[in-house]
Amino acid sequence: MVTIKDVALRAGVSLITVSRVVNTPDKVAKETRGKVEAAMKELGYVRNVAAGNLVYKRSGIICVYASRNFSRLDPFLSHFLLGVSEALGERSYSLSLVHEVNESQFCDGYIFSGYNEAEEAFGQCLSLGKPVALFGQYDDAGVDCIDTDNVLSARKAVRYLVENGHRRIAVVLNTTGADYVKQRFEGYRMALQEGGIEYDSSLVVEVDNSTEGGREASEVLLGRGRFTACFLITDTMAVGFVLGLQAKGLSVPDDISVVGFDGLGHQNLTIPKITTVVQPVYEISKALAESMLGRVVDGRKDRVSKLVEAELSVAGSVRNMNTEKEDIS
Amino acid sequence: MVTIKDVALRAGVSLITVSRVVNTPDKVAKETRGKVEAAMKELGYVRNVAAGNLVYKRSGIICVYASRNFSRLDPFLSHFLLGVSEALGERSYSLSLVHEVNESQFCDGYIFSGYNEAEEAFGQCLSLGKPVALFGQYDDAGVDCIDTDNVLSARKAVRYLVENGHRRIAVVLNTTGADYVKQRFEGYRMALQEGGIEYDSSLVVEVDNSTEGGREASEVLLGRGRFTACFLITDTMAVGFVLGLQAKGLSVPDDISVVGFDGLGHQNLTIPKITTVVQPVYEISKALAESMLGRVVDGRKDRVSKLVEAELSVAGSVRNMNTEKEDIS
DNA sequence: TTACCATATGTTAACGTTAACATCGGTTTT
DNA sequence: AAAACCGATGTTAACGTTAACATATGGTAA
Repeated sequence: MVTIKDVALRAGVSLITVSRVVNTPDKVAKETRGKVEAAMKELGYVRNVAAGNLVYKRSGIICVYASRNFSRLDPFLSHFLLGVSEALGERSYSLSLVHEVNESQFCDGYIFSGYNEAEEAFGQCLSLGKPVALFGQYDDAGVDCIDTDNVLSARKAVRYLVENGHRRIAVVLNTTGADYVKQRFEGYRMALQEGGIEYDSSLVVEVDNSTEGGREASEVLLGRGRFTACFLITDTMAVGFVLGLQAKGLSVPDDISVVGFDGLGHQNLTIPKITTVVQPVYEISKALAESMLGRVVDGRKDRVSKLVEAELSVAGSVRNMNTEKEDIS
Repeated sequence: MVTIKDVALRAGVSLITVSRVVNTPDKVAKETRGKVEAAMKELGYVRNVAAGNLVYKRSGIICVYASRNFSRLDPFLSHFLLGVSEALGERSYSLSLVHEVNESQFCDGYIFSGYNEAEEAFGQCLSLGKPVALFGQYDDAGVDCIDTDNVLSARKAVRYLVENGHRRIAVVLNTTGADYVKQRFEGYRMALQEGGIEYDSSLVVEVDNSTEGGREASEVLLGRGRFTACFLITDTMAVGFVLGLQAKGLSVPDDISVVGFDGLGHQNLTIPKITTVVQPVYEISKALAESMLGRVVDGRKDRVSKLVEAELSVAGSVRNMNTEKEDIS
């Protein structure tokens, strides 16, 4: 293992000069810096992060909490971890994926991929006094929060249906009881109101958050009456919904238009692909990790609390009721 | 921050005794150990892993390589990372997710989630001289390898079709050029042979590894002639294949039976769910991480090289051609 | 000229842990 | 009864880095 001592010897300077070249290069004369950098390259010097962390009194580790049952299902976790690790890597931090919060975890802070699945762990974490960052919304001065603006994004999704001439728009919720369910439902209602469409509770269904649940929803809604479009608050359900319709011989989008929510990949599994709003999970988790490092490394004190709008991704699952009239004329 | 010094003071012993209680408890008298443990609990002692790593001359970090384009798509990465992190956590290691191999990465070894997507990085890694572990197969004494036994597992999948009375069995390959394609194809041919079924190259199709590719394959095969079952070497394609059949008004499994491969979640997105063979990704990646730690922490020298058979997961996509005759009789 | 300042570099002591060796009773061996 | 040994504990010096202070050199102001 090559140390700054070896480099210093080779370059004919002292330890600390090498350390300065690594950490505060502009405090070293250009000529000296050149010599040191050459020596580092020749010897293949790699900074010992552990030694640095010891001095800085940091662990160099951020824990990412993922609830055990949730974590295996979804492409969500991949996106989330890629974002976190991207940010951590830039500052020589590494991560530890945990399923429970433990007093004796050696880490500088916790990042949560959600609140609802993790209430208990989240509480423990707060009482530990370490910084916490959350993909979600939570009122506590010590918690950095970034979340998708579910209300606005759902409103955007449903508005897209309205703009395409749909008036009878169903909505499928799920039974997880998570905050985003209420929020996306609220967005749905706002979009209806803006479009001058009366809310009809017979067009609201609540099912399990799964493909099977989505299929079930299609049967319930088809039994209840006339609608031309449906907004499903997760793509997982939307996939099942589309399949359910197709199994009944109905066409998407010719008979029924469909819009989903999430955009993590499932929207591309059906034919046609599903129009959805895409949560920027990677970007959010990266930003969360950055704000975590801001606290831990830079000693930032102010709280991050932000909502990000999801982007509409137009695919082939929505029929434009307006153009057709134009086509005829 | 509570250190062993604080604990030692509280317990009335020396530093090293506390260290021994942490690392080699049986070398400390029972009574003393009790006192120390009590002191640790009272003070909320957490071992400083960084300090330990410094002494042990380790980084405490394992890099997990994930190719950039591949990584966002799949539930694979979630499963893989969960396995790795489970093993690492048990020995106070943390992980760093990287997209390129870098001489100046501070880590003790690299774990690769695949070879074909990462040939270049893999080569760099070998020349670095650090231990490497691979989900896949590679002939090099320095590389620990665990892989799904693709031949045997594909054979098992196709044998299941044969056992269910199918004789005209198509196969859908993909154009990735990865090793597993040839292997799974070989398993297909073995199962045919064992079943006394002649190989028919008109029942072989090669398409893009996507839902769309699977749909395409269904059209090609339907155009070519009679078959009662199809083996798709990835579930992603199998999903599209099922959808393509259903779009043509065909029933799975009544008209065509389908078996996939992977078992990472996609098999549950269609109705009916797809019968598939499940790669134990979590278990394999965990074992890879364990063998990595065996090298790095315990100094193990012998090479791990193992093939693991995937488990058949029976769902509703295969029709039993035998029972029906029995039913009639 | 002397005193002062800025810039560049060096010396020393920490960070928290563990390995290697040292010590000290008490027991076994001869 | 002396020698050797063993189990439990302690002392010291490392691991590689950085902060804080110290020194040296050259330039500028009085």
